[in-house]
Amino acid sequence: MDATHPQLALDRQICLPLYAASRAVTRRYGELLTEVGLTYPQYLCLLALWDAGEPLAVGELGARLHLDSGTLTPVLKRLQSAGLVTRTRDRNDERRVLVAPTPEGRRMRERVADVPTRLVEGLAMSESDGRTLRRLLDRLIAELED
Amino acid sequence: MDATHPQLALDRQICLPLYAASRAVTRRYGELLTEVGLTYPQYLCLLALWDAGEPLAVGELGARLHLDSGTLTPVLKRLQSAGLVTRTRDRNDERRVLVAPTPEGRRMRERVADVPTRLVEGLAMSESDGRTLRRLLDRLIAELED
DNA sequence: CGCAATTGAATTGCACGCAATAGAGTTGCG
DNA sequence: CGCAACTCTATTGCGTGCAATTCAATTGCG
Repeated sequence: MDATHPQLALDRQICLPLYAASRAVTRRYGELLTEVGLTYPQYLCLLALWDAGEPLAVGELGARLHLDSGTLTPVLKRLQSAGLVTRTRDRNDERRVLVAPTPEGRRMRERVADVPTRLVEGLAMSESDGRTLRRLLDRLIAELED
Repeated sequence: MDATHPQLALDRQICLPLYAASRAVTRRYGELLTEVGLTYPQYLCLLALWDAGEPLAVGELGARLHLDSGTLTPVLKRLQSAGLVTRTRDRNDERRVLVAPTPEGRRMRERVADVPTRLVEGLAMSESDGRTLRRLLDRLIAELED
């Protein structure tokens, strides 16, 4: 490899480890989640809904997950087909669609409760490293989504 | 949100910021790369090929980018259609397909030389934070790809 | 040497991501 | 009130990612 444009050297890129690590984590989650029939984005949607404790509009869900309706609509339709969430027009604002977990969607919470734990086991990442990583990633997100 | 299974709280997940940051970076690269007609994975393939300085088999490229042939084959075909790389059976091992940049593929290096710089500008990430981030991500990748 | 096991790439099928656009509903301003 | 501007979700089109499978080429073992 030649010496011009050293900023193009593969081992100088931050973007590649970020991209590879994100996919590695998603892949590992995927392996654990197929056991209960979920994909990773579907799991994230449920996490956000459980967390909220009340129905969320598609846009509110998207704000929490940094995803838009183009991505969420088909994911939510699949969750609906699986009987895990309901999608209802907001009677107070017919533009909005409210998403809420069904009873079966709430039961799923128990079924995936051990997934984050199983994933973190086997990672040699300390509590402190985890906080550092989060802080750096959150800053990156904030700076890129202005 | 209820207090059971605190490990399922959305703001406790490392995976979500990792996923969101990776997509934010990829999206930003995508914006800069459309100017020259490249996608982010296509750009990564070219980076790896320029870096290697010699033809790479699909598998070797995949090892560098952590991608498999199922993903790479269509990406490489599009790069070939765009006239940026050649794909040739290895005469010494007909199972392998060697990928190499064309002259136009090499010229592309000049055209994207400012892309990483433009992306890093506007990020308030210090040299030291960048190294920390890389180290943590590389460890994560190593532990998940065993 | 002969052939079963292995390797490398391509193919298939499915689920994202995301830009761009469409289309329905709501708001705010004159 | 009327309607243009805006908001929210859905749709479209394209390019990944990835597991599973297929197919051809090579290797290694008896």
